[in-house]
Amino acid sequence: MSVGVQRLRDDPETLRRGAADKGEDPSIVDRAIDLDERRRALVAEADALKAERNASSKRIGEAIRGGADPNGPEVADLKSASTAAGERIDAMDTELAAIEADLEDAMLRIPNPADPDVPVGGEEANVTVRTWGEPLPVDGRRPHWDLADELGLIDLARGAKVAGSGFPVYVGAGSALQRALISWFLDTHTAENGMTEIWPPAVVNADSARGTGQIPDKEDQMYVVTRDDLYLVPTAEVPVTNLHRDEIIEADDLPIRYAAYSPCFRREAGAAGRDTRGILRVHQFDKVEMVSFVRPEDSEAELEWLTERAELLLQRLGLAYRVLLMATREMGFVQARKYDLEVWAPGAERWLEVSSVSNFRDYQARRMAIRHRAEAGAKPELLHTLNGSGLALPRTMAAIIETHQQPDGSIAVPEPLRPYLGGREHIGPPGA
RNA sequence: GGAGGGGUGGCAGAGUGGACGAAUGCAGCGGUCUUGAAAACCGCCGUGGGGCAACCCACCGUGGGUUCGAAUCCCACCCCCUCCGCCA
Repeated sequence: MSVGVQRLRDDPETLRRGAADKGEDPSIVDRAIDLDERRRALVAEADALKAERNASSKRIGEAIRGGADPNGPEVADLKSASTAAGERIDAMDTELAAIEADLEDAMLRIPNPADPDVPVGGEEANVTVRTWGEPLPVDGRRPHWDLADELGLIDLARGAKVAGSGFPVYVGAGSALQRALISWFLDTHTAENGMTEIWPPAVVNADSARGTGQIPDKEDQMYVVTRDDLYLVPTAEVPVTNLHRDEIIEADDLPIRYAAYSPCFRREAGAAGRDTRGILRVHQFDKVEMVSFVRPEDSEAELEWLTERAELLLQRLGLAYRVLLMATREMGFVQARKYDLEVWAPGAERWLEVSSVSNFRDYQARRMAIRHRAEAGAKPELLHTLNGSGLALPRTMAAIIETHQQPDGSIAVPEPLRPYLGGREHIGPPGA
């Protein structure tokens, strides 16, 4: 399940092209088609045998109730027919189970095709949809790793000692700034955007990890607690979207919108070098995530709305940013359409991704069996899920530090955060 | 961690080997009645899979087992509740 066997049968070409566009092997589609056909043939055969066995069992019951000796020859004959069918059924069920396991695995490896208007290609094909604010010139501006160290906001060395490289320690005003950002984000999402606040578990089980598509596709990116068979969450998307796994939601209750803070754990295997300076790429970071469950016809509008909710936060923080429509090979396995919000960091001299807003259409919903009734009494149908960061903390913090740095080495606190910092308008300068 | 109780349709809740895919109630849908609504009454009403269809198959927490036949008996695991222990 993921793209659904119905679509596999009806429109395999879109699935093949979708896989190829995302840089995946399209032959998985044909493997799935083959398994589906074999499965159907076997199911038909096994079901016929089961019907036969059910009928004989029923006859045995009737015979005994009708006065036949349960241990007599008449009943023994009936039993042997049923037993013989049972043996063949067992053999077929074993084969069927193997084929179904293979089919499920193949289906899980077929990516969600991108929407038709998504540009095909890699990074070079991304489209800048819009920009906001003036990217500050880089001259004289210092990178956040210098400033944060000098102001005592972030202690990377001790984080490395205590846990490892990529586990930053936030200190003093640095820690307070984290709290301020989280609180302000959540307050905005609840009071202004009407979302329900969620504080989710930081670990999930395998069913949940599979539901949102972390496994089998991105298993290497997650920290696994093997002793208890749990996964540290790479984003609140995983526990929050799984909140409604295996549920049928009444249409009147849609849309459901959540805002959730969680720590995020990512192994970032293979990542190293220039992009990892300071807190640009770390193993543990904090993020507020927005998650929506909507009627299928509403998901396109919801994607735009969520993107705007994230943009508004950046605007109020006074950070210049751009919105990118991500190309097929940049968007990952499960998304149908994705916008990235990149904020300008004048000290690090680059654009930093601080939010990723995605429409999964029915792909995650199918994996998780999240359905809704379009109207009372109607058949349950899959709904659409979406999510977007609002926002990820470390890079937002880096951009704040670099954008709002003052000539004296202090940092001006953006206006919306001041109430959360006891009215403070500046952090630093050192010795002040 | 230990002892006991329990997990059944959207919800509540019966069902201890064959007539049970499952009583009953509530909710929902359609209808009668009514100016309209309510009440009352009648009918329908789980999910998934296979098949053009008739129809068939599977599912009573999960996975095994016993049996001709399992919601029902046996085993393991998971989850919930109560009590005890431990503990931020």
